[in-house]
Amino acid sequence: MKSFVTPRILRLALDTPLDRYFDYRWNGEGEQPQPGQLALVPFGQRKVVGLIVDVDDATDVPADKLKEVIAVRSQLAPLSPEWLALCAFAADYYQRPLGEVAVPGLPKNLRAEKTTSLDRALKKIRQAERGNDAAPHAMPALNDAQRAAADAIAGAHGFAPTLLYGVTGSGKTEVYLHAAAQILAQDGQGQVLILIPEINLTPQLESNVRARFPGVTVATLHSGLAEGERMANWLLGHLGQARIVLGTRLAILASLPHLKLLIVDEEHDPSYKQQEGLRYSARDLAVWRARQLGIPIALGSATPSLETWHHAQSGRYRKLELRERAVRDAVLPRVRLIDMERDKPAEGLTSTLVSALKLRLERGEQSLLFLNRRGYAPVLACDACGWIGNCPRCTAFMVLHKPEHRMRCHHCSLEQRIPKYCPTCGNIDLQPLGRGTQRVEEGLQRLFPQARLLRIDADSTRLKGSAQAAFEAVHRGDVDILIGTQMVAKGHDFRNLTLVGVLNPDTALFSHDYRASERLFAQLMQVAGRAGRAAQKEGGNASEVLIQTRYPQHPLYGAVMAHDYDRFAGGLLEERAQAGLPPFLYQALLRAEARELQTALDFLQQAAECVAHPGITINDPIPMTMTRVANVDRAQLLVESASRPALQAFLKVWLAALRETKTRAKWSLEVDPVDI
DNA sequence: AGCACGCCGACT
DNA sequence: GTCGGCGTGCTC
Repeated sequence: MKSFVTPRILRLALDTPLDRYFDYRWNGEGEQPQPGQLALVPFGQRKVVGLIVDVDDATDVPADKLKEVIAVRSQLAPLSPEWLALCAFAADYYQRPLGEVAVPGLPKNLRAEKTTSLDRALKKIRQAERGNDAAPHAMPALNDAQRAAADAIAGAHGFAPTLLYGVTGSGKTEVYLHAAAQILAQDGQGQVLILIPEINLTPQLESNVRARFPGVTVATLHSGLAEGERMANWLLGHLGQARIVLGTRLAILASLPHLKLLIVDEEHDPSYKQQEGLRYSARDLAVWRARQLGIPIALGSATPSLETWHHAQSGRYRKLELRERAVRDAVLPRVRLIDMERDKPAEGLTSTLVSALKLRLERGEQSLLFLNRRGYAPVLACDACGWIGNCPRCTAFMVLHKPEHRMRCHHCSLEQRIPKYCPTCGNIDLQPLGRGTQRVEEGLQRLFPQARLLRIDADSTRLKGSAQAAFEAVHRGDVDILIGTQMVAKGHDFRNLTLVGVLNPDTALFSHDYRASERLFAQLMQVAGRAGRAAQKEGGNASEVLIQTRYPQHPLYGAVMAHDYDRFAGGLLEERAQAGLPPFLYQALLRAEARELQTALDFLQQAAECVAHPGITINDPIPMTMTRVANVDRAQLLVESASRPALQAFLKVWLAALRETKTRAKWSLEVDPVDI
């Protein structure tokens, strides 16, 4: 009988790049530790908290190396085998050690040496008697399509991935909430996880959800939370008290023992992809998690990612469509193109757009100008000698920020004073080229001195809470014209906004990144959706979207005008199939950086040759488009395969070989890279 | 990744 | 004379 043997060896996954587990002796006092629990152990010169993955009575580690466990966090219920399996899958798929996936996702206080804050948080939760009355209050009536969608999502048995495809304003959120209500009613313990792309959108949805489910504990998880709140919310999920969890991508790794429904809102959104460290896709992990648990998952979007669209077309995902805007009489905004070759812009604005703005001001309606470029001007140049203000540390221009009186590099954050004269020829007449949001704002001040302008971008909302305040000002009607970057494109529902102007979207049309047009389309549809969300007014003031372009014939704009994502996506998928690109091909990207570009390229060349690779295409190492950032040169190597399992198998062997390579370059691997 | 040890350059 | 640069070695 196993129970006669006292297990003495705990096998831990630790947050370190070393791809192995670490064994520790356990002195055997108290309850026996189990996999899924956390333990504090000595590691090198420090003490760290790791995850127990196994309990054994023997080890290969020599006795003189084996150290003793300091403490097991026995006050915390073990993380479930399903949660461990999710982390193990992510670790395996993204080629990282388990500890690097599982441990950093836990709240910091849980990983602290002292348990005071854990104990305090646990005590507080036990004291607070939380209601779990799942009866929702004041659920607005749904239209037929919404009702059918909510029933189909919540009524599914087992793993049922669903694409909820509906234009902005078609009421996808209501569908999520009704589906969630059904799940909560069906299962007295069931939990629902709702992922959203951005922190900015959490307060809005959170108050919505809390109002709708007054007796239900709702937890939020995003990177803006203070450590204490983070811990409290995480525990609510882990202990099963939170029945609804709202969060950004990091919430996909939350411990939710009774998870019964997953929702990924705006599933195409690039922010679901983590862009540093473990570069995971929260959307992809969500689908995996739903399959593992055998529960339904809804992926919502007006402009689904091509991956999701492809799955929906092939029948792997069920597609539910919401065709109508849910607000009665609200119509889709009319999209018009302004040919900038005919209507030459002044101050970046064509006369057509200026007239449209004037009309809104007269009517007391709001307008939004969308320009995805912050700062005053992206370049400062000297006409006399051709000097251009480059960043001394990056392959990039210094961006002119006029209100701050600075030149700023958007890649390494270097700041300089604005030069008064040309550093090479002494010319005092330096020219700002191009325009960003600040310059557009300045132009508007001259054109419409009486209008109330508000600029919303990363610079104007640097202070905590200022973004929220800015959006509230727009909602209150304190703003006539809003100028913003992509920050304003998402989620916010401005009732009195009837004009959206898009200033220079053309650059994305001819980008070398084949995903640029997909992103542009999504962005245009999304920003267009900010207009005309309220019911159409008497007198027929339909909302309007004006796009200034030099390429009015481009098919992308044709599809935007027709609100025809189907046709656009169909065309793109066909191109991708022919060109052999994702989603018909699987990719991984090896990046390397070093002080000398050659060091990075040499490493990649060596990597390209070090392992046999049948069925895998290894491309040539190339310097990245923006080669130098903060005085470090970067290069990359793309590997591709038509078979995901073949790619995965190759990566496993390859990474093992790369870890043995001696190089001065710093390198990392990204599976399913998004910008190449 | 951290963190320590270790051996050569410009400063209180 | 020391503070500190980053090379290299190790983590149960």
